[in-house]
Amino acid sequence: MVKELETDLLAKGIRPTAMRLLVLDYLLKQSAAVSLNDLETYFLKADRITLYRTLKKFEDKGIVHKIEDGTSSVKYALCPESCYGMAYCDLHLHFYCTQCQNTFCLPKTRIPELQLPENYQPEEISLTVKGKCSNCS
Amino acid sequence: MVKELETDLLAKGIRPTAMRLLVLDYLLKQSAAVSLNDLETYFLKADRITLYRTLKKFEDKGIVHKIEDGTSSVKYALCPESCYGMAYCDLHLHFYCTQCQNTFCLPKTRIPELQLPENYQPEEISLTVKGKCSNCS
DNA sequence: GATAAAATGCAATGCAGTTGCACATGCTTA
DNA sequence: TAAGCATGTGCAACTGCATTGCATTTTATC
Repeated sequence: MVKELETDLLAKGIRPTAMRLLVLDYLLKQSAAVSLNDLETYFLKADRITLYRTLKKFEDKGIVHKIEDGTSSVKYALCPESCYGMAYCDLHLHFYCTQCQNTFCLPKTRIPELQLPENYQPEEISLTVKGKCSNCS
Repeated sequence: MVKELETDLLAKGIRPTAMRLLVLDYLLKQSAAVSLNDLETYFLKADRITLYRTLKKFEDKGIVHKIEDGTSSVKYALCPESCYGMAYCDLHLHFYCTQCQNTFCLPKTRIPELQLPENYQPEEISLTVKGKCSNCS
């Protein structure tokens, strides 16, 4: 099991340190996006900065993607397997539940085609929906 | 002219103080969304906190709406005339130009219908596109 | 003009993200 | 296996921005 995580990290060019394996394992078990604070709360013994840099590294290497859901804190979620170079990640939306305050990736909900005004050239799209998630509605 | 701005503010239940009239006048002249920092830079003599509270008040009363464009600073833009109770404002998208770093409201570009997974109930939608605006492309 | 309510200005706080630096750990090569 | 280098970690401190408390000033009302 841990072996698998190790090879996952190595495959992305990330040294599989103890902390990183723990964080990756944790991320794999979450259904909602994770903030730095969540990590801090879960890994009480770990250093905040290390967790911060772990997320940064994961983002850099394309293991997780950043989500700005309109709350004060940035969140991260594992990229879907098929996510290469963020191109795919840009195409799904994020759902922030106003009740349980979780943020969910909805990779199966693609962002529909947009008709921008003339000469506006899109490079990246971010779509966040607020409301009640399936557990809370 | 100032008289008009005054009645605008009064109509929304906002006392038309000198500062507020100046800020409103400034907002009316902008094509891009405005951050607190922009206001500070423009009104050198004014107090940062006052400007902050002015924007808050305007937002409260439905004169401007808040825009989180993914940059570190929150921006504000005047609501279109037809904007009542944010319902309308939720339906248009915001465009952040990576070159001139301005954020534009595109009220004429409506957000297409979304097909959310079962039991997800949307209340608010935020759609931000990054790319090159019509001036920079 | 007197009074109460609201706005303003200053100081200070809080929070999340970020950086610098010293130390520890892991990897590579001789 | 030991030496040496690159990388990761932990602590402290800083930054930028949002926000609040409080005393003072301004505005609306009578």
